[in-house]
Amino acid sequence: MVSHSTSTSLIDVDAITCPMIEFYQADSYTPDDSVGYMMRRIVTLVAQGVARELEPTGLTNAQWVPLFKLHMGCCSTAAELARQCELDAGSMTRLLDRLEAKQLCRRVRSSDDRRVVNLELTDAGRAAAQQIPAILCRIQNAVLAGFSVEEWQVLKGYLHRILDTAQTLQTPVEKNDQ
Amino acid sequence: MVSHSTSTSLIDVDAITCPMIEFYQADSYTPDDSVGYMMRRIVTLVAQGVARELEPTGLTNAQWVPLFKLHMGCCSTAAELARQCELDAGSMTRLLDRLEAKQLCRRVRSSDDRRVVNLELTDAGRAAAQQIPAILCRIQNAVLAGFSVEEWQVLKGYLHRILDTAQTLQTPVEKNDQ
DNA sequence: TGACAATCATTGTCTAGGCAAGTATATTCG
DNA sequence: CGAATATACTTGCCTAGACAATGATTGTCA
Repeated sequence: MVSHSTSTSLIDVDAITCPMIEFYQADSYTPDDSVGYMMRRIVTLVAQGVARELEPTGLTNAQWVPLFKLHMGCCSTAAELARQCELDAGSMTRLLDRLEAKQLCRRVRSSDDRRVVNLELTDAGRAAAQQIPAILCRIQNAVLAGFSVEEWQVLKGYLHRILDTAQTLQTPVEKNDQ
Repeated sequence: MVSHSTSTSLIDVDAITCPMIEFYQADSYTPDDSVGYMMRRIVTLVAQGVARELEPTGLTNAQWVPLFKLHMGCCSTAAELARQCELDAGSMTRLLDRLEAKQLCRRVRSSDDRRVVNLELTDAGRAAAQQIPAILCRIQNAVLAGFSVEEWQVLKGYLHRILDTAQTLQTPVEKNDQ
């Protein structure tokens, strides 16, 4: 299913493999019943909760993601970090300015490739990063209050499926060669 | 746990009415399995899809919400619009600047209360607003491809429950009087 | 080797939103 | 009535992210 209609064929693959159900219709659309609207509100509320718990560390909601990735060792340069955070390189430059101003990380110009900036956490940065997973878990466990483990797993399955579909919708063709 | 100890009672109400399940644990936390992370990515992708389809109208993702609310007649003043969009009054001022610059709405100083600015859509604004529900429905139906109606309803139920929980977490006590 | 392309980081400009201070107008209450 | 309070914007300053242009370096290939 999903069908991402990447093929150049004239046949509407969608209609064959996956008849589109009209869950929502323009003339009867109400936000409160909308999956997108509810998810958006949930994400906002969760983000606010995380921001609140993160306050003592000096980290903002925009800053903990790259800091955590650095701490995990997923990446060590600004460009790579920007890619992994799906963030503009220019935004990353300024975000790093702010992290550096807060003494949470350091920029170290690489010696073997003088274009790249290597990033290192300071002790304070490491200390802040270590608190992050506990905060994320606490908030998510809290908003899932009342759920059974089975319901949680069903929910995750739904979200995985939607995410897959949404990703194929975003990149309709791309990579047709190679 | 969590239990934010909002109540003045010494009894941990959470522990009685709802034993907290540890769905997520700090030492084994992985974003890909995380409900919050997946929802955040879905919301982002859906927003990108809406933005793309909204391009011809000249509306941005931040602008269609207030424009749509005006069109629905939910509100007619800047202050009320800001409240309904859960948006800062200052941000709303500048957002209206941009909408007005695009000739999508008009500010009309009220005569009976000279503090308030009444808002009116222009013809172009109305035309743009009319396209919104169809776009929202199209995108949401697309990302729900593969879902049965039953699954869709279960998902909505889950989201409603999470939203309710998240809202009560955000406003722990408040309104204890009145 | 030398021109060209690619990559990395930075900077400027725009939209966007939060917070705080300020102005103008209404309302309330002594 | 008049002072205090409340409400409705508005503006300035900050973080934040997107896009485009730039400079510095590295890689590629004729």
